[in-house]
Amino acid sequence: MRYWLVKTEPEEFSYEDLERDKMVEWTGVRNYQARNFLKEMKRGDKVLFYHSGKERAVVGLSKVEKEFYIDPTDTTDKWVSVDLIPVQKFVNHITLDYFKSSDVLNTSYLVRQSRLSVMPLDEKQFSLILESGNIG
DNA sequence: GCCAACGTTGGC
DNA sequence: GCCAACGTTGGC
Repeated sequence: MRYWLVKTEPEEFSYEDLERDKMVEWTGVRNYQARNFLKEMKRGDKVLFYHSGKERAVVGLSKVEKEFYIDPTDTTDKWVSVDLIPVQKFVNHITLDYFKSSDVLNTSYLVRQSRLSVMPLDEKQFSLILESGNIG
């Protein structure tokens, strides 16, 4: 089991939208590093939902329902998508500031590589986030 | 609204 | 293959 974090602008697609829709095809990733991480995702892996922009916080937990396949919005057959389903909404949102203030979390891609939109987390980071989010 | 940190494109 | 110009993301 591996742990991941995906970014989304809530005005475009939020965790609430995922709960409403029950499933999302994670399309539109056009960055090689992010794509390679999408390809490593296995069914059942946990995926944190991060709202970028004004919120800048982890707000929910999802999991991989379907492993990677060719992104249907891509005409070059080069990019991939996965399907995600909702698991649980966070009671406490875990902010970017909290990531920065934590010795465990400030080494994460979220802090160190701010433009990456799909990234792995290690188990220690993941469990701290769940614990702090009060859904552990 | 600005800009740093990228990534991409295209001329040479 | 290099690099200038441009575009995008996302934090501040």
